[in-house]
Amino acid sequence: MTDAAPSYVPLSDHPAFLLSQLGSHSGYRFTDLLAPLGIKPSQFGTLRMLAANDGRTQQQLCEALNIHRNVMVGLVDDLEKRGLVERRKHPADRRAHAVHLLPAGQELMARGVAISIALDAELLAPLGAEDQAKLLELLQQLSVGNGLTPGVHPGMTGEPGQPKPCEPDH
Amino acid sequence: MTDAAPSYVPLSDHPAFLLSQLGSHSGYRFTDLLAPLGIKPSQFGTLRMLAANDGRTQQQLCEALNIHRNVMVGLVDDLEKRGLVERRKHPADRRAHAVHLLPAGQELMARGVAISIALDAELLAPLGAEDQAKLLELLQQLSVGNGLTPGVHPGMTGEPGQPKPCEPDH
DNA sequence: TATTGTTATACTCTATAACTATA
DNA sequence: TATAGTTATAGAGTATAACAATA
Repeated sequence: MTDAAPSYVPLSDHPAFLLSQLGSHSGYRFTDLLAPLGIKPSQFGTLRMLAANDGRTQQQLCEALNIHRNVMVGLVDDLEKRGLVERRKHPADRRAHAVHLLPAGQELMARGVAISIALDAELLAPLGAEDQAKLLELLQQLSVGNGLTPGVHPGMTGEPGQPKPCEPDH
Repeated sequence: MTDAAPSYVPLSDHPAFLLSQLGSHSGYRFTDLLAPLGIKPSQFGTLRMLAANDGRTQQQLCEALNIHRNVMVGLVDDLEKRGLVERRKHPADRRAHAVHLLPAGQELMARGVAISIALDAELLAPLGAEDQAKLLELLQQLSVGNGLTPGVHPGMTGEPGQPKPCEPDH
C-alpha cells in the first residue's frame, strides 16, 4: 500500500470526498440563498430553535446548536439589532436572558424554512423520485451510524474539538 | 408557506442538511487522520497532483486544485521545508517554478492515499455492500448533476467566489 | 464553587492589492 | 500588456481566558 503506484482511484470515486464536496456545496448554497435575508446559517438555526421553543436562554441555544456561548452573544446581538429577537428577563434565573422571537423574526424564519426546502429540491433534482427517497434513507443511516447528533452540524463553533474542514482534494 | 406553522420537518429529514453534516464530518475526519503525517488536506492534494504529473508549475497546481496562487506559495513553502517537494527551474519559462515530488513526498502521499481509502470504509461502514455501491452511484450523479467539477473541492481558497460554508442547522 | 452572559486577546484563514521578473 | 511567483495588509472566524452577576 505504500508502493510506488498506490490505488489511484479518481477522487470522484471516493465516497468520503464526494460527501465532503457535496456537503461543502450544500453549505455554500444555503449561505448564499440565506444572504438576501441578511442572516447567516447559524442565525437561522437560532431563529428556528426559538420557533420550536421560545424563550430559551442563550446557554440552552448554545447546547442545542453546538455553538460556543461567546459566539452566541454576537449572534443574538445582531438578531436583536435587527428586531428579530428580544432579550427578556428570565423568570427563574436572574443570570440568564430569555431570548424571544419577535414577529419579524418569525416571518424571516419561515422564509428560511422555505429556502431550505427549495435547496433540498435543487440538490436532488438530478435524481428520480425513487432514488431521492433512497438517498435520504442512506444519508440518515450514515449520519446515525457515524455517531452524528441528529440535527446538529459539526461545523459549528462548539467547544474545542476539531481543526478546520477543507479537504481540498484528498 | 410563510404561515405561522411552516413545514417543521426535522433537520435530519433534509437531504441538504444531511449532506452538509456528513460532508463536514468527512472533512474533519480526513483532516484529523492526516494530522499525524504533518500535512493538511490541501497539501495532500498538492502531493497527489504531483504524483500524477510531476514538475507542474505552481500556477498549474492552483488551477487543478482551485487554490489561490497566494495561498499556494505558503503550501509549497511548507512542503519544501519538510523535504517533500522541491522547486526547480522551469525548462521553458524562467518566471515559473517546476514543483517536483521528492521520495519522502512520494511516500507520504501514498500514506495519505491509504488514509483516504480507510476513511471511505469507515464512513460507509453502517451500510451493506449493496447500499454502499448504490450510495456511491447516487453521490456521483448529484456531483455531476449539480455542476461540480469532478475531483475539485469547493471549499478551497480559489478566486473570490462564495462566502463561508457552515450551515449550522438550517 | 459553579454557571450565565460578556468582553478582550490572540491566532488562523481568507481576500485584496501590489510588487518583481519575466513573457 | 499579461503572467508566475511573491509579499503585505486587512478582514473574518475561532479559541482562550478572564470578568461581573448570580446560583
